[in-house]
Amino acid sequence: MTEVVTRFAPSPTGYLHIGGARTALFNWLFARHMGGKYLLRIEDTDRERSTEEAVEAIMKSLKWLGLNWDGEPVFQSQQQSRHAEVAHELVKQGKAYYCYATPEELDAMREEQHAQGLPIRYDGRWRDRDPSEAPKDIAPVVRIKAPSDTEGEMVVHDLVQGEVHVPYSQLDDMVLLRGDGTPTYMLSVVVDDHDMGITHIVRGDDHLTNTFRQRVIYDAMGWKIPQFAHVPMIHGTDGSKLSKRHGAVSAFAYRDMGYLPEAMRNYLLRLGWGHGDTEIISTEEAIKLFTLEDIGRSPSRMDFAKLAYVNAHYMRDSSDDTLMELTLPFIEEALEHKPDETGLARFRAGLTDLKDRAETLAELAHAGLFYVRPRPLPLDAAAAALMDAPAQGVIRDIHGVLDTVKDFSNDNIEKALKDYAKKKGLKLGKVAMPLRAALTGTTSSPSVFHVAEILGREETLARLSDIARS
RNA sequence: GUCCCCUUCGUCUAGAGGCCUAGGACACAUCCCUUUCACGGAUGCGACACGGGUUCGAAUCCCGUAGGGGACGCCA
Repeated sequence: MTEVVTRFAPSPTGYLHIGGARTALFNWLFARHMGGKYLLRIEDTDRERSTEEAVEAIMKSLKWLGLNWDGEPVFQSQQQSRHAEVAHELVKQGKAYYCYATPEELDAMREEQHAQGLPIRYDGRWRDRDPSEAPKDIAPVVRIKAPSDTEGEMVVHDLVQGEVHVPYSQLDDMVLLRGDGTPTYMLSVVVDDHDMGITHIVRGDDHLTNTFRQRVIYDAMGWKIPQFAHVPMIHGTDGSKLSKRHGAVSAFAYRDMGYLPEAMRNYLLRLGWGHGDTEIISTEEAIKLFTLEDIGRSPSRMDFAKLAYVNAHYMRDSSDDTLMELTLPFIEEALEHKPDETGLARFRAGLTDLKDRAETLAELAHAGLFYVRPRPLPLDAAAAALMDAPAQGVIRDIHGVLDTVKDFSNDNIEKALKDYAKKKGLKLGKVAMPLRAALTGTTSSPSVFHVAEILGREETLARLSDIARS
């Protein structure tokens, strides 16, 4: 058995789309599962729309997702002479021919077919004409001869879609080489996949019908046909094709919102692929379990709530050190300046409590922002509303109480405040909430006792004083 | 217009003729835990697109219908 080789082949006309990310993931997982190779090919033959920035963005996105490719990326534009060579070889063998029809002529032909309700196909008008009839002033294209047996059908065994049959009558003599001698996409893909030794083509199912056209080229060249797996596309929450109005489409958007690559991998894997009831699947596990046959055949919709849930899982799963490093940029962004060392140390100390109340790194940064914010802390609306006269009194009282706590630890602080509440006949909430407001500026946070411990006596008392004065 | 693909809870899915009064997860609701918010635990809500067959028996097989998606370029 030969080694499995897969490829991801984006055209660099923009950022990496989330659907593309999943296609890349499936290619990567399958190659890793089979102990094979996963290659990257940049399909930049459209010189008008391809940009250097897009190439950069796609590569950076793939790296962020941890989908590193084997070897050097192949740039399709650099293989053009090889593609042309194949086309000329086919002409020589009589399997392709020159067509002198003008674009205007073809437009007219299609219009006519449309009007008559016929399939829109090139009618082969130059297929059997003698070259001597060729007009001198037209640069011809090269067309491949589709099967002339119009009765039969072509069958493709797709690992995801199963057996797909298409009547030969649906195929026409497609263009291999343009008038200017450059290869078309259909030709380039087939030649590159062959030359790169691709054994399994895993791509979006918008290419399913292209497969039949590409088969004609494989057959003409006598090349071995690779295995195909056409994976359904990802749709937006409303079931229509995913677009900008659905929110995040680019892989970078997810990075910037604070999603973890491992969470993206898990979520994207489960979107359209299942393994029993298992939901949380680590990348190592996924490599062991992944099969192309288990990819679903129906398109899936993005579910941001589930992504958030999966992300929350992986955040809790991360070590505090890793998480701190990942969260730092989000803290800086939320704070709008660099936090000081003390604040950062406090944030780090509070991370264990913080991390199970955030679903993204951005939320995590916000949840712990009170650790790094300089005094005096602004109160949010709910916290301000809570600061009524009795609460103000509690603040003044507990300033005194906490001042006398010798070892400023969670347990001692808790005991002191519980004693105070009991003495005053107050429910603990009546004491803890004002304290929380003073220390965090909000009405929700991890244990206030622990927050106080992390802030330390001096900072805790200072924040209480800030409130008492206002 | 022609051809191809798809259709199980709101969403992602399990399900390969009897294990299905259809399972899990997210979301939602209620309760428990609790100093708040979360986390965690428990319970609930909720689907085989529709219509015909085949069969003792169908979510699973067959045929239609409807709806959705895709392809039909000298774009990729």
